[in-house]
Amino acid sequence: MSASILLVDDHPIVRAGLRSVIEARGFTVVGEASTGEEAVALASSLHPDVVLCDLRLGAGMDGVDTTAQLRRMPTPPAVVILTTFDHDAQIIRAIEAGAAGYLLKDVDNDTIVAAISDAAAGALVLTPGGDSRIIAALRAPRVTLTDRERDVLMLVDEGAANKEIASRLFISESTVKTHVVHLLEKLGVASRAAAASEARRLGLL
Amino acid sequence: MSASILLVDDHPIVRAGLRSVIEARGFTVVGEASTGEEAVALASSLHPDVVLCDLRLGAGMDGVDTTAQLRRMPTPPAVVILTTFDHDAQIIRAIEAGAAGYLLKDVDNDTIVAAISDAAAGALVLTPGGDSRIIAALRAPRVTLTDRERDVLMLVDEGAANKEIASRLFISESTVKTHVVHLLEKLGVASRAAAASEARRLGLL
DNA sequence: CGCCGGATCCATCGAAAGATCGATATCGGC
DNA sequence: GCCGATATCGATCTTTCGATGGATCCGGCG
Repeated sequence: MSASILLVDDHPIVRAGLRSVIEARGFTVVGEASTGEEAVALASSLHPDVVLCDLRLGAGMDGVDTTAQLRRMPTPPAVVILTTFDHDAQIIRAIEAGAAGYLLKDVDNDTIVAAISDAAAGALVLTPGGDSRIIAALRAPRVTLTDRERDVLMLVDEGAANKEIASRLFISESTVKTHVVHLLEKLGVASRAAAASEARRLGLL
Repeated sequence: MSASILLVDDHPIVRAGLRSVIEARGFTVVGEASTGEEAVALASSLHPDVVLCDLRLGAGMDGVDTTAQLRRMPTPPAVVILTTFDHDAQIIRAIEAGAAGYLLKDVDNDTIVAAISDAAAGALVLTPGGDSRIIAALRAPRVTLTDRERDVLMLVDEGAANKEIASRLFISESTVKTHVVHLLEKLGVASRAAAASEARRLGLL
């Protein structure tokens, strides 16, 4: 059973690579899209069995939004997310949005094809060794910052000292320190330098 | 004149895409490498006319290092850098290391092929609209970090304390402080937290 | 109502960071 | 050989961080 596939990636080269690899294995690529909007439009007319979708799609809708819309269709395709970065927090959101799984772009070509077969059959797809990371991420207490903590975080990222943050937010330096401590706890880091880095990694900035 | 080409990218899919696009236009791909080390080894035995090299290559040598080594060969190939991020500071370093130019990965397939022709003919290659960015980058007060400063910067970004950085780099805490001071001066910031943020903004991390 | 958990606020104090002096050693180029 | 850039190390001093403990306010909830 040869599944029909729609490719979604903002890089023409990547689409060409996926197409050549997939078609060499006897699958059928029914279309290509470079944006999320285009992907949704094409999917509703082409009715692919599987959509291979990059997580980051330049401007406009990202892979998560695209997945959500695709899964709301009458006969939704299986969506497999492609991504370069393993630690991307968005992966979790994509799974929650209904993705059948995700693949790292540095995996072997055969793994990609195998993943398409699995996804077409309705199975969950995970990059080798990725399942444990998903579980860890789902288990990890979600990082939710209060409004005030977010205010402080942005200024910390600018490199502002506690005293400066205090005057800009019209609170005392002591209060700033408390917020910073809470930020460090929530982000699981030990210093403000790491906090800025970690927050960026988690997509909080 | 069909140029011989060596592909260097840590993602098999990208290599497959480049190969299919390039071979469809009558050029010859003589080899593929997934790391910089592999690229240098293959280039010295295959003597390609053009090397298409990704700027970021996972662990080990990056595109800049690889370019430098390739250009030191007896009959050096023309090196064209591929990159996802336009604002990447490394692009400048790659050009300095002897790259014939760079291409953004989101360019059209025809542009890639045209770039290969140009590079094989010894011409400078730039992504559309990229020349002005190069000029701007060269004109802007350059932030060039030494190797050691880069080492320290990476650990600062992790949130490591000076003492920890010292033990991990096998130097004294005093030396670490010296490097940190230089980093703050070069990056034009006042704290290590801001240094990490600024370095990321400039594409130095 | 009373209690509790959260968000926000504040004070104190030891540890770390950053500024400011200093110094020696190496390496490449003029 | 001299000079500039880099890398290394040391000492002192002031400022800032981060940890800890405690305070207030406020919106549920039994």
